[in-house]
Amino acid sequence: MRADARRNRARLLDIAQQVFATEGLAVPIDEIAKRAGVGIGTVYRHFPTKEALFEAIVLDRIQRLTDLAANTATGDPGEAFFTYFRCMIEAGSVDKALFDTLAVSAGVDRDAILAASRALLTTLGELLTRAQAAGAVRPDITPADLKAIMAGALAMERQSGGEPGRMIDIVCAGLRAESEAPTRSESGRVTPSG
Amino acid sequence: MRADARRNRARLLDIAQQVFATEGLAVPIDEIAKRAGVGIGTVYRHFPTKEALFEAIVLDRIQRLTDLAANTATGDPGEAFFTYFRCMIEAGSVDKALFDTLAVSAGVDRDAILAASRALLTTLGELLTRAQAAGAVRPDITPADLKAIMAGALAMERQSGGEPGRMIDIVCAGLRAESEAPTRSESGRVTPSG
Amino acid sequence: MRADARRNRARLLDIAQQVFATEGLAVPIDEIAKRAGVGIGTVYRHFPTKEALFEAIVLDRIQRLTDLAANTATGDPGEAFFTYFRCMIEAGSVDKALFDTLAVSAGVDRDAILAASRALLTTLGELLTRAQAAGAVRPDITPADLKAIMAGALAMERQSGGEPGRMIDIVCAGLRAESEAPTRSESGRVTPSG
Amino acid sequence: MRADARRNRARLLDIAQQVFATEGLAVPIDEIAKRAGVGIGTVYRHFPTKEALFEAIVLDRIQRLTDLAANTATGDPGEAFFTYFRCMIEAGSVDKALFDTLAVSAGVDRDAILAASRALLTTLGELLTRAQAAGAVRPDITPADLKAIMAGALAMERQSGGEPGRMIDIVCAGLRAESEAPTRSESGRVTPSG
DNA sequence: TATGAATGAGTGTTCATTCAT
DNA sequence: CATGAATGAACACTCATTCAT
Repeated sequence: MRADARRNRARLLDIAQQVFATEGLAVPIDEIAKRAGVGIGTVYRHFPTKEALFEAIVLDRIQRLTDLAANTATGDPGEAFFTYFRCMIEAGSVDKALFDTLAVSAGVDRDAILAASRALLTTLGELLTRAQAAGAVRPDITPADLKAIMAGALAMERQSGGEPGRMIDIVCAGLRAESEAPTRSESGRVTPSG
Repeated sequence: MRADARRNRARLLDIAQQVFATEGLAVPIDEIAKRAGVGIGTVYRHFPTKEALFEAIVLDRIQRLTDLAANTATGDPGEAFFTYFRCMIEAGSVDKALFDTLAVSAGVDRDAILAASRALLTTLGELLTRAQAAGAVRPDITPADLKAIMAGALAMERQSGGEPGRMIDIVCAGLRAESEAPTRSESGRVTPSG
Repeated sequence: MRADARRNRARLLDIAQQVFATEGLAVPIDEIAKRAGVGIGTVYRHFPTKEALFEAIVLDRIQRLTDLAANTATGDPGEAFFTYFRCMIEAGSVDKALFDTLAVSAGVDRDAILAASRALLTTLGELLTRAQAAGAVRPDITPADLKAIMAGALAMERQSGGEPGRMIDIVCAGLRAESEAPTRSESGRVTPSG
Repeated sequence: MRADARRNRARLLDIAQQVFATEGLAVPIDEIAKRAGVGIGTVYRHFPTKEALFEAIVLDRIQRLTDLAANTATGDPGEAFFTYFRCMIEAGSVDKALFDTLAVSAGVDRDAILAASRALLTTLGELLTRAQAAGAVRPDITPADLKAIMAGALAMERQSGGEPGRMIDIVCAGLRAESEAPTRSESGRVTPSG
């Protein structure tokens, strides 16, 4: 691949990343091309469809997060887990596209992303298991829960206009806490269709 | 209003509710009309724009939730708060449209919805304050935090494929817990743009 | 026909007349119905299509003008013709719908209108012939020209923001004038497509 | 701009010119595109809205006429004015769109068109003033009257099925004539609403 | 290889007309 | 008879994608 082609590809990923993160997936490809200073054709040379571009972005993000997870090694297993959890949420909370991916558009089924996603959750699951072994996280949480928990924490941070991190604190507290017999009401449900 | 018109309007709200909740806002109006068994024109007779239809749905949901909140009266303030919190999340977790409203498309600015939203949060805020006075909820949570917390809990429930309510438990535990000095790392951040 | 039905029909003609005259033919039937204070169905009971409503209006106008022409009897033939010509243009110049009919939408082909139109032009033609016999109008004008001349005078009056009647004066002067050998250029044409 | 793009744009202007001139502004954009042999999108690439397309046509026409006016230089001021007047009307009389603009849809308010229109009337006004100074046109006509007079002459020519130019003769004669005290009747008016 | 012109299916919305109440 | 709810063809416009230059 020629040097300028590689540069274009990187620049496109970068710009599209920002634009999608800020304004969501509805932004037209023409806009991405214009902001990146290239022609529409160039976008399609590097990414065969708009979805492919978006998936490339997501893949990139997931891989960064995985790398971070792998490198998060502290003496204390609990601290390792919570530190990493915090970093991920803080990273995602300013990124509408990543958020959409994790929390909303559960419809991205590309193999590469699924594999990367699994790898991320595996790594994260190890941090979790070790933290649980050390008694820092309540034992009934499973690695499979992590995706949902992350999505929720992300949503909290995005919604919260207040100081960053406060919402994460609440979730972390919930993860740490002893599992009590919850107050559960089976009556008075609201059914969605009324 | 004529009987059939009222029937059509109700049916449209219902169908659109389901369709938007399941497949998101991208579904064409034609599709809504077809599934409701009416012509396109009928949709537009009742709701002047697609956005108006969506807003009518949201308004309907918020008002139901507010009614529920007002009627949630138990002896124990903590139980009242948590019971209601649970109900709301469970109601919303099967509703993509409501979720979108609360969590994602923060862009619905119509007065009626803002007013209804404020009313809901006011009612909920009262439940919260009483629960805090009774020592059932950690004191540093403010009524303004509730929206974000709800959005997060909703996201968790939506993502979680497991037994309903487990994710809510985690959040509730986090709300109950003593606020500890959190494990906070200022290093090792992941910046969104890499 | 019941009294209220007759009243509704008359009222509809009146309102539609005004609305079309003021705002042109693009106004929806719903609007006409609303302004007339009746339901849409009532409009369609009296006039089977929108075009039929419009044609009824035009017919009404043409007949009024014909009646006026028939009653315009003065001693002097020239005065009779010019007086009537003036009246017609002044009437039409404040009526966008009539103007559209005569000047623009030459596409109204209904028999009743054609007949009425012919009758009007016949009557007018007689005034013209008599005026020409009296030497008050140049002899090369034919009754068939009258429609075009009227349309032109109407257009002038509509466009002219100035004092009413001045444009009519110019046309009348042109009708009175001796036909001179006109200054005619066969070169320097502008072709429409450039 | 690429060669094929320029060709397409020119062809579109040409076709739309003809179609609008023949059938009026109600023709759908799809039809224009089909007749021009291009896709709908191509129309919108060159003209962002239907109105913009129409305005481009009108602008084109006005500029042609202005160029013609500027180049109309004859020794005799009266001949210059009448020659040009004739040319303009003959050009416009086969053009429904231009006619609509000048005579009917006075609602085109775009700056470019207003400016071009003013330029045209200025040039024409100079021809008029010179012709009046030479005694070839009656003195009470003002440059501001010209638009209405042109619109009227256009309407006459459009309506007249006979030999081209006869209607123009009448108007020219009216412009030339001494202003006499007109035969004026203040009685016997026809009011528009009957 | 990069460009951006061309394409056309798809979408929200309007409005003349029909018909159940 | 009057009403206005229902209908759906028609239209302006968008945007992902292809392909000539």
